[in-house]
Amino acid sequence: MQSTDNVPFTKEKTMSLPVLEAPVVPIRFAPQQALDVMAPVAPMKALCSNCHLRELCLPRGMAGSDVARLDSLMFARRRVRSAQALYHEGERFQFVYAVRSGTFKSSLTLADGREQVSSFHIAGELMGLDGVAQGNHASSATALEDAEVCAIPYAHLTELAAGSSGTQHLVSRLMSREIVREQSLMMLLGSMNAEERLAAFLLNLSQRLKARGYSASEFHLRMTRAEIGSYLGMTLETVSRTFSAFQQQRLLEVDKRHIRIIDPDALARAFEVRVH
Amino acid sequence: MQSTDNVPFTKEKTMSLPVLEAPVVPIRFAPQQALDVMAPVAPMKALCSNCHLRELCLPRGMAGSDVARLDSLMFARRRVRSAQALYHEGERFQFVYAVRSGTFKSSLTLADGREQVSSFHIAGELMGLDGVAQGNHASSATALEDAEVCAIPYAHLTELAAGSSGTQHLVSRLMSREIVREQSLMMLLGSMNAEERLAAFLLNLSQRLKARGYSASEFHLRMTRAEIGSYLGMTLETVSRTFSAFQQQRLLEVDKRHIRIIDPDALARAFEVRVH
DNA sequence: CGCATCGTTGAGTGAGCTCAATGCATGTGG
DNA sequence: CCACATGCATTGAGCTCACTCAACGATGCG
Repeated sequence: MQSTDNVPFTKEKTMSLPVLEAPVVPIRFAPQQALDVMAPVAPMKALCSNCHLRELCLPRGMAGSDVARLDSLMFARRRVRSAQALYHEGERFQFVYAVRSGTFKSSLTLADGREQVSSFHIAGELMGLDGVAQGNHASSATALEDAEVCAIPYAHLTELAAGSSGTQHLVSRLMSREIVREQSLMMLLGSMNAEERLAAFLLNLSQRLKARGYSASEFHLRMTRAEIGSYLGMTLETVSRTFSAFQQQRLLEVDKRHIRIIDPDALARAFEVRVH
Repeated sequence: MQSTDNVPFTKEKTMSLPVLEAPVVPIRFAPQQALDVMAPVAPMKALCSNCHLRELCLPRGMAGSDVARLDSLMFARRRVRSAQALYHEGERFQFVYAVRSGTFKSSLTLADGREQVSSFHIAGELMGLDGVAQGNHASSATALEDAEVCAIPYAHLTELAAGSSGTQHLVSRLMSREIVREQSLMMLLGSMNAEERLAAFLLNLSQRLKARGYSASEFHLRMTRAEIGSYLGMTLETVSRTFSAFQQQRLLEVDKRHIRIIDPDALARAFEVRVH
């Protein structure tokens, strides 16, 4: 495993060590590598104002003047390889990350070593806000495919918020949204059966993909059955069986990780009814 | 038994409403009512700086100057009767509430009308932060016994935060803490069995009570078996049976809602081990 | 007193777990 | 290029934990 260089580093990068990023090299496969070499990985800063994700991501609903301020922070971009961790549970919290491309999972390690997945993140979504509480990340974030993020120095964000009530509210709202999101997941875990859980998961993912311009009815799962199961509180076998059941009911077409939703309404009914 | 009064109450006694506390009596019925009528429910403002909960509540870890600023806001205090709602799911979000005394549950109503409890709150804990996201409360808060809260106008809090990075960080940290708390609950719901869940619940409650100066080993539950079950993702019958099982294993003594933890270590092992 | 709420306990059942075998795809080393 | 190992997904068989349904006692309230 030469996961050598990668992860556990980088947080410094603000401005100091662009060097570190240059020879991003290996990690797993060839194809992306080639691209990597070509890319001018030097500074690699991103501007929110002309980012294609601006309507979904951090600047969502911000006034133009506030977005301009965000721009002034020039968030560093960072590549993350499939299976590579962006940050680890317990690591010092410095950055909040916005997903530019790719998919991540957030997870905790239980006392017995098993992994508990607490969320999946796709483009335009934020990760790391759970680190604010303790100053350390409460969970790890791992890329499920090659990905790219904006690293947002939390200290800069709060500085900016101090001078702009718009930004301040935004940060608060983002955190609150996270609380609400987790509440609904708790509801799911506390009171739904396997079919309802998987249906809820698929429809949620479908909507998020749709909001990003992808097909709501056909997509490729980035996560394994075990990861889905961990997230939904069931075993990978039950996930697999439930996929098969949905296919037999003609709600889905499933081919490994490729999913086509045939009957979204029936799928929605699967957990909306919830009577008995 | 009649372990009636004991533990769970009393915290108030500071200076404010000795009235309320004098006849520490029961908890549910008539007597308290009478008191209410007598109480001058008019202004009833509270100062954080000399609140006996200041080390646990909002001002926790704040600089003295910031606490002084909090004082200037003079939060209104509000009484809430047992079974009465402090706010309802969907209601416009204006206040964050700090529990002064008593116990609350936060809950959501599911599509089929059943209730899902998402948390319990005791003295010094904050409620309502989930309303920031949408501007409406995402859950309802209901008193499980006669209680008193400080109503903290969220708008004032953010104003104050705008001028004080200490306050700003505090609010952020509080919200983040909520995120972390819910993550661990998700872990619980996603990967623990009935005994582990109940053990985790009891130990958590025990610690929170201890932090407030109450006995960690003996306390009175304010919630029904059904509410515990909803919170922990199991039926009330299973909660009841699990209590009985713990009693047979000599980990607890249970008399209805009165709990005595006999063997906290064994109880902790019940879910810390978690190795299959 | 009668009704409602709460808690306990029993009996039976079933959803989802564990364990296990198999297939497929991909990567690796001889 | 083949042999083999590894990771992921599917499916079956059997079991068990927690659920449902039900009866019952205790407590408190109108």
